[in-house]
Amino acid sequence: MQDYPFKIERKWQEAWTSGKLFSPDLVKARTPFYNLMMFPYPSAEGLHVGNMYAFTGSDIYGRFKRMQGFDVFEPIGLDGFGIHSENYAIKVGRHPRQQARISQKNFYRQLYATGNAYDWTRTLATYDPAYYKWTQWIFIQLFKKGLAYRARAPVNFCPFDKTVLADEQVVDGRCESCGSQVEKRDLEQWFFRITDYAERLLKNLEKLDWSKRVKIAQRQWIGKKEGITIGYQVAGSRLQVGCWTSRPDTNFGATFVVLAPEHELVSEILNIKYQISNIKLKEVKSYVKRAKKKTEQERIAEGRDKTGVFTGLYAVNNLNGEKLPIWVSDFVLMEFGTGAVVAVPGHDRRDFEFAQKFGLPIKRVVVGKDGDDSPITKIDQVQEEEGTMVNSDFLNGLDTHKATVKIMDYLEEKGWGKRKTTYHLRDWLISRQRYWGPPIPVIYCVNCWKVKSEKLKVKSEEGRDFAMIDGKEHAIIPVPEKDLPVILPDVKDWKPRSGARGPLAQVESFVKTLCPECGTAARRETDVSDTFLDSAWYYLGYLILGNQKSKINPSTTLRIDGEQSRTIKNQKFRNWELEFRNSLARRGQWLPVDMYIGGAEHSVLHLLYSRFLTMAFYDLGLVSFEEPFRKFRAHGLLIAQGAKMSKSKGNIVSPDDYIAKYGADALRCYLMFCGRFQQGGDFSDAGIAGMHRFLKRVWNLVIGQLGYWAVRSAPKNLLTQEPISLHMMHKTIRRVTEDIESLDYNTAIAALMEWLNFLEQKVNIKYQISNIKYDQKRPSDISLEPLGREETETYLKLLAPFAPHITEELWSRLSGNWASRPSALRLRLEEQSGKTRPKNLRAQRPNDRIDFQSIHTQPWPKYDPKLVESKKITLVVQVDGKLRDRLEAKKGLGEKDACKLALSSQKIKKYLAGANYKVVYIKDRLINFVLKF
RNA sequence: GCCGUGGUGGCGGAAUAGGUAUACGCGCAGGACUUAAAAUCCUGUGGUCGAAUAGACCUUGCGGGUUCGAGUCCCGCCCUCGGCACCA
Repeated sequence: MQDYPFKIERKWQEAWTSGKLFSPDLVKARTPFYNLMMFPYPSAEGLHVGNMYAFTGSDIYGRFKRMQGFDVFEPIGLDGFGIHSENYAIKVGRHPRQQARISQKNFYRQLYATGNAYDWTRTLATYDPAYYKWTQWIFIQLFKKGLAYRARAPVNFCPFDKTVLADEQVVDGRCESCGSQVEKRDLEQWFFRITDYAERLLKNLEKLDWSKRVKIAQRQWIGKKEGITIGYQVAGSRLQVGCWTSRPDTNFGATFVVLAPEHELVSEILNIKYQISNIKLKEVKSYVKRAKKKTEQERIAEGRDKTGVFTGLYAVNNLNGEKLPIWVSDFVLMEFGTGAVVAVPGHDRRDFEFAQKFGLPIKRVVVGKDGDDSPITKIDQVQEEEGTMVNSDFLNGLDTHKATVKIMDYLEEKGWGKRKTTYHLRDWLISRQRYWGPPIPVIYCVNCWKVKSEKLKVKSEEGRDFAMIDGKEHAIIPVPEKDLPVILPDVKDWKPRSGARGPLAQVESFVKTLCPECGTAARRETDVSDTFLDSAWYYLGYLILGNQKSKINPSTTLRIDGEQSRTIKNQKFRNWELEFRNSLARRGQWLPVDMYIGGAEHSVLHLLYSRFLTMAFYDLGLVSFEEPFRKFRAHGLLIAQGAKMSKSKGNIVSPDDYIAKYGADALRCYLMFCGRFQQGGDFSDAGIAGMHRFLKRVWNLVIGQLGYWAVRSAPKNLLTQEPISLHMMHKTIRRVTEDIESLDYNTAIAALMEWLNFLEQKVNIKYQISNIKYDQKRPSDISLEPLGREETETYLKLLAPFAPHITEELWSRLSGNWASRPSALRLRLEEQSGKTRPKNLRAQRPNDRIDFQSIHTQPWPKYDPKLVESKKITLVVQVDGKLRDRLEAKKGLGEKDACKLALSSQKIKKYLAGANYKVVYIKDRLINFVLKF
């Protein structure tokens, strides 16, 4: 066997790109199919096989759809802005912009070498000003719509790195990079009001064709819960405290109330003098102070161990007039519900732990399945499940669900409570005190606020439409659209720095500006936006930015920030909104995305943010659909050495060496063969040689067949004829078609291997029986031809999405277009047939023309259901459910005939001799003789 | 703790309207070719007993159940990996 020349891969990659085979006309395409893959962070050393695994899986689907007749748009880009990339730049000691240039080149080189059918004329990168101009424009649209707002919020702060950290960078309360304990700091931040969309985000999930696990994760993250806020009078005062609960049925079991340390009632208690002793006051004060200062690390170290302090005040339970002592404890979170909890220690483990520690009473009001109705004294007795109400006045005897409804009705009727749905989902904090991101396009103006507040005479209720900077109130003025983009300045001192502001705050030329409204001195926002904002809309970006001039070389299609700023600046002002709308109007046929594939790790954040933004666009009238991705499938994880690939584990595998050694086709197929795509797989390089062998066998089979035809001229019979060959072909077409559709690539490849085994055997047999040699005459019996033309073509087509290069090469040779360079075939032919040089294989000029007939645009083979079924079956014969024999049989046998056949078997006769039996017959499958019945 | 995955030969993994368990590949063993090696090709390969290509028994994480028949369905556990987690 000879090695197939996988060096042909480069040639075809270039032919595809220069021929624009994979660059559909975005305006005129008639059957658009938007096949999108989550674009990568180019932050690490380069692409690893885990990335390639995901991209290849997406590409195969796209290629399959193309052959099914769709105009497939499969774009690629880089999610290069943001903390990941910046941290990598810090690590290697390069400026992020410089690093981006290196990463970009490297990533595109690697992606190009994988042979994916990307539209290289429409790449994008989030750090390109032409891209982030839109990110900023989107921010402004949301701001104008009231969906972006400023508020004080606690952020993670690392005292060693002196920088603000994103939640993702805090691992077990410690800084991801240096390991120091993270502190919380209260700072003014920008938020997106995603919570306004909680209900829609939840409801729309039902309609989406998405991986089930992702839908579940989102549902859980949104965390909708029905409940009621119950008001409690604070004894001896006019104050009220509202406690939200989802279990009002247990309210007769309430024995105390707990406030979060940040709860407003706590500061009221501290500021206004109630009848609390000074000692008590001090106690509360110091507890609150300690609790607020507590680091994440300390909280975790404490675990579930409860701390708290009694305020000396009582809340009155309207239901029974009982006085509930009011405590303060940090196990109650201000961000959830009302920040105050009515504790039912008998039916909530946390409340129980607290009650036990501080000696508070515990009441049983529910009896569960176990029937235990004794007093609750041990944690294991805490009854959180459903059950029957006891000790609860008018609720007694009801089950918990009915009791919940009844008491809610009652509380509302009395005016003591109000039904309220809460969500786990929080507003999206989008500002980062970092450098490597799109500057938030906002200007702060003291003068404007002065004018405005005088006009209004009153400050706004929320106090949110001004920004507090250096103790001064500033009006928030969005950057006028004509001034977009706000270019990220080239800064030497770009590393994260101490204090509340990011590196941009040090750049005077950036900060100082004039107010676009009143013209007085003003300052720019110095925070940049979250990477997730960049990636939340990029699926539109490919269409909007798609009118750039196409450039072929993938490493130069992109402009890096800074290099491009001049060009952008020189552009004439355009009406961005009009451009946005026009782009989508002309290319809107591609939307929403038809197939989106990506990692399950983005189940919640990216996919939720993207959905939110799309809904906001819909409400703004910018798009005509609410959901960005019609179909989403999460791919599995590629494991190496028993663990997920990561830098820290040191098990990163780069595709480069494998591509150099075996070719991209072999690696693609091998990756897809590792396991079910949606489940992941185990990468070990031991098996890749096997895949290489498989492709070599395909190569040699087809080349051998070409040789046969070359000597004997083209076959007369184009169709495959023998029944068994037909059956194998149609069966395989069906299996591969169905498996690709369901992304079960591993079994699709297995089916192709099985067919190959069959074809090779057939060829061997035919050569044997006909004793064909190249220098002999063609046998008169055409059916002795090793392979049929149709068979050969079908094989290549089915393999094409997996191994696009080798199949393209063989396809081109099959269509007589192959002779552009000395090939194995020609050498072999000359060797074998002496001087013979077949006329239909006359050497042609090198041919890389655009209009070559690519296999990747050939129609996908169809199968005939009749031929998929075999005419013969194996009848399994069981006795008492145990396999005893297998018999060849015709299809469609009736029970009587099957019985007769089975009884003719000696083996079976032996078992049935002299016994009574019952027969269970499953047509075309098995017959079971049951003796014991 | 909660939610979600998955548990099948030496290894990666096939097989679910309940019906031939271990497809396909890797590895391994033997053979052919070769001066030799590599490559390639052929044969074999779940386990135990057995001379056997006779036959029997066992086998899909563990324990029960339903069924003529269970990897697949039901009940009760154990473990892996992933995500969330003091969310009232």
